[in-house]
Amino acid sequence: MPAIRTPRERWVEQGLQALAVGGPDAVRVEVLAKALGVTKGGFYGAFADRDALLEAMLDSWERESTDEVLERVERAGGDAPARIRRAGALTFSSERLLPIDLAVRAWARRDPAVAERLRRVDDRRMGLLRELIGSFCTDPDEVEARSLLAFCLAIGEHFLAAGHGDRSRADVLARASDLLFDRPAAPDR
Amino acid sequence: MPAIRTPRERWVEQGLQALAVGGPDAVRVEVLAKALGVTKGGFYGAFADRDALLEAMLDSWERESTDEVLERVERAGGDAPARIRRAGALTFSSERLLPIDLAVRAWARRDPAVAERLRRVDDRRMGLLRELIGSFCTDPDEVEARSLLAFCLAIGEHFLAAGHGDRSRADVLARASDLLFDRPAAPDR
DNA sequence: TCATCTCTATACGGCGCCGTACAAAGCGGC
DNA sequence: GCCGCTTTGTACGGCGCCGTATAGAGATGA
Repeated sequence: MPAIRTPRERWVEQGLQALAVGGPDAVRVEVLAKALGVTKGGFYGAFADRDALLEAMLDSWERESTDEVLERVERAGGDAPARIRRAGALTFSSERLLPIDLAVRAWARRDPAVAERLRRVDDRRMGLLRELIGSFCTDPDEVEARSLLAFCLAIGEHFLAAGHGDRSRADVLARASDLLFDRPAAPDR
Repeated sequence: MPAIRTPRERWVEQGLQALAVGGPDAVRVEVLAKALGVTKGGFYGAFADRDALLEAMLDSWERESTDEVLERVERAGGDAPARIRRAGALTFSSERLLPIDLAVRAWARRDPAVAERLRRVDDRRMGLLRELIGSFCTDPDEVEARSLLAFCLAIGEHFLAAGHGDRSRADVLARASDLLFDRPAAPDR
């Protein structure tokens, strides 16, 4: 039984890199093969066709974005806010996960199956945000609104091209985070 | 001199529709021709090649997203907040402009020339947001943070798949907008 | 009506990619 | 060292698309 030189995970990994850079249309079997230094000969032993690779890529991304992140967070410990902040950082500061995440979001807008996967992932992340914000904000409607704002800030930031004059994007982001996370809930209005 | 059955604008318009639905990779000359009920024969009389169409599409989008919106806003009149809200509504509630806008954002992540166009457009929009929020919020750093939050909310909302339990997305959005637009600036903390 | 000029339909060559078929090559067990 | 197995390289047919060439159609003006 000879060694598998190019197992499924290598195709999946290379496919995710291509997805991150060029979107789903950039995931081409022959292009991935060239990048891996092989030909597509072995691909069709590991996958039925290109669609099977796309499915496997999404499986891998979904697992890595939820279970693995949560597992690492639990191992690291800390109180609830620290854990939740760490979960956000693992996802949205990752050189690896972030570009894939953004590509999947754009993809989901034109593929309902992708949209449903994204919904599963986002629901879990939104649950964490509610938990974090609910720890200092009592009005449930405002918790939901702040959670949405925080999530949109984390995602939308990467789709915005505007500058901020003298300020750096990082500075403005920090101030915006303060508004969402560190300020007491509003009194009745 | 025979009538031009398929002038440049028709190709541009059909291209923008394809872009909105399937991203830049879905803008195929022969596909557009079929959608227009012609063949690609006339295309290469109006455009040098496919890239020229993409350029023209971006030109059209950029003009429509800035000058035309602002012109319509000025015509409608109203006070400053009303005009600025109308500008946002024209852009982000438009059945036509919104999907194109989102597609351009995803596109800009992998094409620097598109990113620069998007930056020009976003800078103008961000300027309007600063003006609106600056009318009731005095701290310039907070104005910038709130503007970024508002912009990210308007964009990011469409890239988020999470649900909100019993609430509708529209309800949560309304509450989030209140937090950004209708609440007095925070006292010192 | 007819000539003419412009736009469009059709046909073509080329390219990149998909998926299949088969041959070649490499590793395990003997 | 050899056999048999699985994986990989190579070759192929097909498809969709790009861009070009050329012939045809349709409107305009005499």
